[in-house]
Amino acid sequence: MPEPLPPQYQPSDHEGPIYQAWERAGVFLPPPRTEGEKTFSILMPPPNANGSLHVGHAVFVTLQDLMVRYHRMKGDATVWFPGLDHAGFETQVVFEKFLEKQGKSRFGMARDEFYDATMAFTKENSTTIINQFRRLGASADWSRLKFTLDPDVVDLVHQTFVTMYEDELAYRDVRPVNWCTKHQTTLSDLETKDELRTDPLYYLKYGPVIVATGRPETIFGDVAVAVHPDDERYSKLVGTEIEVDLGIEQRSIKVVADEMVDREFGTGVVKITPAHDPNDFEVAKRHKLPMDKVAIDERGKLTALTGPFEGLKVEEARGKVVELLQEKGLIDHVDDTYQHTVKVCYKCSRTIEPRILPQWYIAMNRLGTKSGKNLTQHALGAVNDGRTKFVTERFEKLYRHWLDNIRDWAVSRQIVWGIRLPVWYCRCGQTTVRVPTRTEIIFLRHGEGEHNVQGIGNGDPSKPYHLTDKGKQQIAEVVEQFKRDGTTFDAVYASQMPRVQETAKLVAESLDGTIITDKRLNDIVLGELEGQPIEVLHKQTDHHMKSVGGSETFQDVLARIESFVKDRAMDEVQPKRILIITSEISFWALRKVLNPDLEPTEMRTHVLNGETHSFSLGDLTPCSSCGHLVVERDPDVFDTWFSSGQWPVTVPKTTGHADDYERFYPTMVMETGWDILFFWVARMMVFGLYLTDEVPFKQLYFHGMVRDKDRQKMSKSKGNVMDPLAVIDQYGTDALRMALVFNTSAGNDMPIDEEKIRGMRNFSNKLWNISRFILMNAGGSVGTAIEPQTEADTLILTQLDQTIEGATHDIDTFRFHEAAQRLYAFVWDDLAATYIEASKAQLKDDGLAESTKAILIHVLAASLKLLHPIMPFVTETVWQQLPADTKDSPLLAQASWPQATHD
RNA sequence: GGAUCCGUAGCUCAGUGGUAGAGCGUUCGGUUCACAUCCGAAAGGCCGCUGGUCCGAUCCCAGCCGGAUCCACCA
Repeated sequence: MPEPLPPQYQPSDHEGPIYQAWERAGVFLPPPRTEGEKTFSILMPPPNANGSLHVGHAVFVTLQDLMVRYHRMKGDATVWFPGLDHAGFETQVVFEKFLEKQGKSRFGMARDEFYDATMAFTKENSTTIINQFRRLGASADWSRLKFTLDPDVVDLVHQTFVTMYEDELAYRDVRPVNWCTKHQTTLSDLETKDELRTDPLYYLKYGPVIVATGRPETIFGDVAVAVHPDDERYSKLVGTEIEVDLGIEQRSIKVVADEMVDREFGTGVVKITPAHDPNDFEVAKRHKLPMDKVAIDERGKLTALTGPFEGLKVEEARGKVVELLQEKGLIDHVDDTYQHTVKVCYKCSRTIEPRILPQWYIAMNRLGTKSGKNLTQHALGAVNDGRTKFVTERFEKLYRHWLDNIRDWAVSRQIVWGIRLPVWYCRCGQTTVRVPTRTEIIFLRHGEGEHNVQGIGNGDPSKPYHLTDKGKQQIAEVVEQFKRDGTTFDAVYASQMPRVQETAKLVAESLDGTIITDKRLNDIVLGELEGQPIEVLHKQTDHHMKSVGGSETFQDVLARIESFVKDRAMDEVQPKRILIITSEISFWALRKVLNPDLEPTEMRTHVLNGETHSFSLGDLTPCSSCGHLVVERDPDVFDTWFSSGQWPVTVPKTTGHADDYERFYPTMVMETGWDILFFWVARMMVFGLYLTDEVPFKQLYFHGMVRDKDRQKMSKSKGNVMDPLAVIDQYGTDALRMALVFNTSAGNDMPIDEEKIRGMRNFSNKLWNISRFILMNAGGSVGTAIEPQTEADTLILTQLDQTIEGATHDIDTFRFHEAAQRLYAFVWDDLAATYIEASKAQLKDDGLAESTKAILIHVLAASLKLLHPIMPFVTETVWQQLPADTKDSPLLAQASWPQATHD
C-alpha cells in the first residue's frame, strides 16, 4: 500500500522536480522523423529580452503549451520553437532609462560600447525569462532556442533585404518621416499614437491675405501659400508672388493653387512649410517649391534660420514667436477652441516632429520587378482563399482593412540596438546592398627575424633573413595561446618573406592548417634602399610616403592589402576566421583600409613580433560599381519587426536540425495577442509568402488582453499588475493556468483577479483529494476489467465518454475555455460529488468492490490525461502515484490522449 | 471621417434558431471515516430597446440607445 497523499496539494513541493523529470526524459523534443508522420509545430512569439515575466506571457504560454501537450499526447510529431526578441527600439528605450539613472546617455557613448552594454543587459534578462517560462510549465524545445540577433538569423534577415532590394521592393527615399526628438529616430506609422488637443489657432496677417496656423514657430520655414483652385476669393493671386512679413524678415513667396486646400477651414489659405508638415511637403513637391527651409532640428530646437529664436525648444519658441508677431501687429485674431489631433511618440508621448530625411522603405503595393509579387496582395490572397484561417473571424476583417489601406513601411531606425542595414554608400555614388561577410581576420606579426636584430630593412623575399631562436619562441607562445583559447582558423595566409613562411609553418604544424602564400602580403619593396638601417629608410622616404630609388610607397602596400581584403570580403564560401601572417607595415595598411580616416601618425602604431590583432570585415564591402572597398556603411538598423516578421521562416532554418524547415514549416498555429495583429502577424504573412510562397501558419488564434477585475488594462503606472511568479508561489502554476484558460474566449479580453485563481487552486486541491481517495481505496494494483454493474457505474462511464469527446472537440476547435469548463464540471460534479459518493457504498459490497475500484482508477487516469494539457503539474504528480499497470507511459506528459469507448 | 467589437444573474463572463449557464458573491444548514482550499440547499435574469424573417429569436436581419477599441496627412 503506498503512503497516503497529504490532505492538501502543495504545488511548490512538486513543480520543480516534475519539470526536471520532463526535461531529463527529453519529453519536449520532437520524435525522430518517420514516413507519413503527422506534425504539429508552433512558434513561440519571442518575448522581449529586456524585462521580466508578466501575465501576458503567462497567457500565451498557457494556451500554446495546452495545444502542444495535447498534440504530443495524440501522438503527433510535435515541436514548440522558443525564441527571444532583441526588440530593438523597445529595449533601447528601457536600457536608456537604465543609463539615465546612472547619469549617462547613449549620445555620449561610442556605438560599439553602447551596443555591447545593451547586449550584456539583454543576455542577463534572457536567462531569467527562460527560467520563468519553465516555471509556467512551458514544454518548449529549449535546445532549439533562437535569438533574433543570432548570426545565422541576421544573415537570413540581411539576405531578405538584399532580395527585396534587387526586386525593387526595398528602396531609399527622401520624404517626411515621424521623428521623435527625445529618441532621435524615425518611427513607423504604427509607432505613433494620436492625442486630442485643444490649442490656439492663430490667424496671421500674411501680406495681402490672412492664414490660420497652429504652429506659428514654423513660419520661418514657409515657402508659399496655397489656395483651392476653385476659390474665387483668391484666384487673382494664384501664380503671383506676395510680400510677407515674418517678424524677423520680409520674404517674397509664391501663391499656388492646390486641391489639398479645404476652402471651409480658416480663411481658405494655407501657408506651406514643406520641412515640417507632410501635407505641405506633398504640395511643395507638386509645385516644385524649395524644401530646404528647415526651422527645427533633430532635437526639436529652432535653427539658425529663425534668427533670435535659435536654440529654443519648439514649445518655448511658440510663445516667443507669438509675442513678436503680436508686437508687430501681425496677429489678426486667435481661435482658442481649435481641436485637433497631434501625433506623439508611443513611448515617450513627445510630439512627433515631421522631418524630411532619407530612409529605407518597403514597398507594400508594388510588383517586385524580379519576383512579380505584390506584398499586400499576396498577404490578402492567402486569407481570401483560406490558406490561413482566423480565430476569431473578426480579426480577419481588421487584417483586411489594414492591408487595404497600408502605406509603404519605413524600416530604418536611427538607433544602435538592432540589425544594421547591409547598405554601403560609395564615394563614386553607388549604393551597394549585400549580405555582409562574417569573416574575421586575425593579424599576426612574424616572430623576430635576423634583420630585426640588425635593425635593417628587408623587403626582398629572396634575401635569407630567418627567424631567430627568440622569434621561434615568440611564435610558440602565440600558438600556445591559440590552443588555450580554442582558437582555430579556416585558412592561414602568409607572405613570401622567409621569416613569415617559417612563422606560418610553426603555426600550421600545431594548428593543422594549410598555408596559402599571397605575395600581396609581402613587405614593402625597398629597391636600392634594401638592407639600409631603419632610421635611414624612414628619413629618406619620409616614412614611405615617397619613392626613392625604386622603393614602394605606403600607397602601393595599401593597394595590395586593399585588394587582398576585398577578396576576403567577397569570398563565396565565407570562412569565419582567417589568420594572416605578415609584417608591421601590412598591419598599418590593414588599419587604414578598415578605417580610411586615420591619419598616418595615428595609423602607425608599433606592433611587436608575435603580436596579434583581430579585425572584423563585416562593416565593409566592395562597391558593386567601381569595386573599391566601401566603409561608409549606413548607420541605421532595422525596425525590429522587420526581423521578427521573418521569424517563422528563419527559426526552422537555423535550429541546427537540417530537416526542421521541411518538417515543420508552415507551422500549424500562430497563437498571439490581437494587439500585435498589425505589427507582427500581418508582417509575418507578408514575409512568409514573399520568401516561401507558403503561408507561415495555417491557423491564427488571438487571445485577449488580461484586465484587472475592474476591466482596467494592467500597467505598471496604475499599479494593478499581477506578478505571475507571486501567484505561482502562492497558488501554484496549475491554478494560474486553469484560471487563464477558464476565463478566456478567443479574441476577448479577460478580467482576472485573485479570487478566480484561488478558485482554481481549490480545484487543484479537489483533484488532489479525489486522487487521494481513490488511491487509498483502490490504490493496489487492479487487474479487473471495466465492468459496469450499477447505474452509477454506467453513468460515470458514459459521462466520461462524453467528456472525452467534448473536450477533444473543444480543443480541436480552439474553444479552450469550454474544454476547461467541461472538465471542471466533470471532475467536480460527476466524479467527486456523484460517483465517488456512490462508490463509498459499492466499495463495502464484496460483489461490487473490485469493479468499482477498477472504474475509479480508470476514470481517474483518464481525468488526469484530459486535464494534463491545462494543469500539467498536479496531474503528473498524481500520475506518479498511480499503479504501474494502469499507465501506458511512466510520464503522463508522454501518455496517450484518451479515447471514448462506446460499449 | 472610416472600421470593429460589446450590452445575458449582484459582479466578471460563457453559450445556443426550440424549457437560460459557470465562477465568484449572497442567504440558510452542516466538526460523517478524500477534501472546511469542503459538503448540502436556496434566492436571483422581459438575454439593452424597437421592428423584421421564422411555426418558434437571447441567437439571424434592420434601425435605435448605451459602452469600448482600432485606423486616418485637416493647416
